[in-house]
Amino acid sequence: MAQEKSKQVSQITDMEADFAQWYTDVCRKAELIDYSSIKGMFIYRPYGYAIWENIQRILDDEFKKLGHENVYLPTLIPESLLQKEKDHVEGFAPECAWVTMGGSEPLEERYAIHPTSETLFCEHYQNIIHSHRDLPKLYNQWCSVIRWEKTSRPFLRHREFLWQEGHTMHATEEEAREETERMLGVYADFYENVLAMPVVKGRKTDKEKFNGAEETYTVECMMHDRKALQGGTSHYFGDGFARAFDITFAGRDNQLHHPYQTSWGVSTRMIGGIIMTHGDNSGLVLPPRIAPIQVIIIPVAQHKEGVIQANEAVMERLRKAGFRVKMDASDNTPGWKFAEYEMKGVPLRLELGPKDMEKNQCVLVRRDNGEKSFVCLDGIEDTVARALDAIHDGLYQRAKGNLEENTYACATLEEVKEKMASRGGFAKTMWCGDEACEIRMKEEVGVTSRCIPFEQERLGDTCACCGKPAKHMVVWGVAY
RNA sequence: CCGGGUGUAGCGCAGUUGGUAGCGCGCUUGCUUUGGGAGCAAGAUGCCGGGAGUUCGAGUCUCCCCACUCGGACCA
Repeated sequence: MAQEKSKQVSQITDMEADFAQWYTDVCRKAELIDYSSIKGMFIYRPYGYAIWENIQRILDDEFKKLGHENVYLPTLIPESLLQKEKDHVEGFAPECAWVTMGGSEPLEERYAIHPTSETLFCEHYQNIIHSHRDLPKLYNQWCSVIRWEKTSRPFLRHREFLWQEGHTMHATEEEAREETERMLGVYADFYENVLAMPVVKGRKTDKEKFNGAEETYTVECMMHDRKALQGGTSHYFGDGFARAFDITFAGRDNQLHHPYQTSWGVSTRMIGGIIMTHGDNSGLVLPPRIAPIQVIIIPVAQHKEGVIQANEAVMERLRKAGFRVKMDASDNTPGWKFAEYEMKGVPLRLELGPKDMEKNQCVLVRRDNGEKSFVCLDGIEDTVARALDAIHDGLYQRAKGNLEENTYACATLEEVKEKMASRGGFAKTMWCGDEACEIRMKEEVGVTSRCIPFEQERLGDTCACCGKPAKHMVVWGVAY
């Protein structure tokens, strides 16, 4: 038994021994990703891409319910266009990949491969927005973007990654601010209800906000190693870009106005978050609502008369009920299959062999807690539905426990330093609002401000760093 | 970008003072098996990360690249 066990885990490094290596092992062994010949350019393998497709499908429906329309803009941005907004270009130009040749001819102006598309959307909006009747414009784009990162890791930091970017224009500041918060809420709900991940909603400090934005909002997640992952962002731009790009509309008052703008996005980085939130030493653990395979059916003693047919019948019933189901009737032994689909994080395993057939039952095993039960084949559709919901809830509760147990209030910088060194996680402190204190926190403790949470608590009256009167409570952590 | 480690069969690795490459798993075929990574037998698989150099001869020595990996810096 001990020998068998060691054989199972030998494929993946223990997360307690080396979390980073565990993560890399899972990405490769679960066949989510492969490397290409260019640093930071990853291949999304079918199983990894299928997770993204499920995320995409669900989020896209949510966006459309709220009136957003999908568009597709060019991949290349002329340098002159990128430069129209000063803060924006300062932030992004250093990490742009540039196209300088067209065929064999040098280009007169170099083109950036889009690292984000605010400028392209603005150029287009300038052409199509003329009247208050043209507003709001609620556009979204699914695409890949390129940012020339110095270091890269699967899902967490790619030079090319997949994302969606919503870009909206509104007649009033109020409407745009509402949109910014609404979309952050869409992300937060998605994390909780689909990915089974709790988030901390809040606003970024000026130091951490998006280049060119007036306000950046974020959902922050805590990984299993207690480091922070920014799960999604929503920006309020005011009319800054609109002024820079000379976008105007005639209002009801017959005067020219600049519209107010937002953008918001999530990326394939989410998949990294899923892995590091739910995974364990046997590999990936996928939340049921985005799992490419929700139920893996494993026939036992499949050479025996009628076993395959009985398994196929169950598969067909579950498919008809709307579940994503796969049966593995390959020549591998059942034990091999158990380990394989555990590594791939399939939420529910269904075993059906001759003994079960006699009793009109099957075996169900939950991936999240290993719980095994014998269940009657009558009503298997309902049983599976309940089990998948229970797994979702179980995963969420466990992740929430991790977040809550590792978030603590600190009164002083020294206390933050001490707690961070011993257990990591999120430290909550009061803050004066001064960037100098953020820099000090980074230099002396190694943490950055994750956000100013919407749910504020009054932990004290003074800044944990400098002792001056406090303006906000801030959450600090080490970020991916 | 800075520092440490690593690139040899699909995966994990060995390869001695430089002499032309091996092991385990996997893979293929056949038979036997099948409720936690099965057994036996017979097979197939290599531009030794890439490029220059030293040498009669380089997986091995020298230099330059590239990639992976772990830290750090930077970064949405």
